[in-house]
Amino acid sequence: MGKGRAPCCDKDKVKRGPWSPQEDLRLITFIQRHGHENWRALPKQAGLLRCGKSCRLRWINYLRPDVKRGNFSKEEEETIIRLHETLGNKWSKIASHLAGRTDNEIKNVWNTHLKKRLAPKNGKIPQNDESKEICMVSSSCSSITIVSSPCGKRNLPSHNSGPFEEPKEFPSSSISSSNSNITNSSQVNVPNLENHGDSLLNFIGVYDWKNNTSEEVNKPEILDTAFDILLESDSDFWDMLDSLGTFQRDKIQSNEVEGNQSPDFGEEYSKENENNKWLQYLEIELGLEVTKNENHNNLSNTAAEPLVPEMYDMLLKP
DNA sequence: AAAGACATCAACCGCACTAGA
DNA sequence: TTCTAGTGCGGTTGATGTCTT
Repeated sequence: MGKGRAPCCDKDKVKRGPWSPQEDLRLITFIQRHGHENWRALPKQAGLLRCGKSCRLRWINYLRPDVKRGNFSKEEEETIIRLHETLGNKWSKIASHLAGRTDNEIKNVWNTHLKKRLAPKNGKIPQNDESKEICMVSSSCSSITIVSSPCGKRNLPSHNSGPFEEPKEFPSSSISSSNSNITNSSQVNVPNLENHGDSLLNFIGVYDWKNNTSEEVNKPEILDTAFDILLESDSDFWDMLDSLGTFQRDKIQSNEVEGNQSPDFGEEYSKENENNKWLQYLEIELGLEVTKNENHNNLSNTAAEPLVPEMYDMLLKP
């Protein structure tokens, strides 16, 4: 073979640029149902006009349920700086030390904030950053400050302990953007809604929730909706989150009682059920839910109905 | 208010690495 | 051993938002 390498896909036949919510949903749906053993084949199987690499990137950097969004805390920034001293631009290695952070995100933070910040200080990590300075430096200070310390990690109200506790440091193998433990083979572990609640907030944390104009967006509109809820009523929002934390167990149990599933079927059914719930939630938040009750609060009160594949086809067809 | 400069970050590009035939 | 396909990684780009004049 020559030096040049065949392109991974025909650029004329694949869509490029920002992902639409529909594409996001399609990708999430497919990966949750079938996993992603083969990224190259995935777009075709999922009906996406995207390059496999693009799908992989989108999943790893954005759609993965365990991806942590929002401002980098001071601790995280210091960790990055420290690791960068020893590892250099090994972003994926650095990412493996930061729970839920992706190499791309870290790279961006380094290039946009940390590098500049350190340059005038000759490589010294500032010990007493004023919050003001951090805010200037932190990209998304404007996005969510509801309960956070200045530009730091997103902190949640204390009454929400449990499901929404700040994520603990995971073993690196399970967090690295490139080694996500929900990646390989068969079906992806369904993100339970406790995690998803966290994930959702992380989504919210980083994005500009005021922007909801364009049809094609970089960010799922889930963010806007969630923020609308938040702005409408804080307590309602937190109640909803509370309910998210508990609904899963309750619903699985109630389904087991109500339904005719045999005990053998239980575990698989529960997974399927969680899966459907998560997807249903996404549908609602993405505004793709057309036939069911749109009341968000009902999420925690209604039994999960299996998603109807035809509905996806109808909704997602160009 | 408008225009230009600057900042941010998602996404793309292409090379490197690895496994399997 | 060589070749090929698939995937990972790091650098770069471009669209968009924000700030400044």
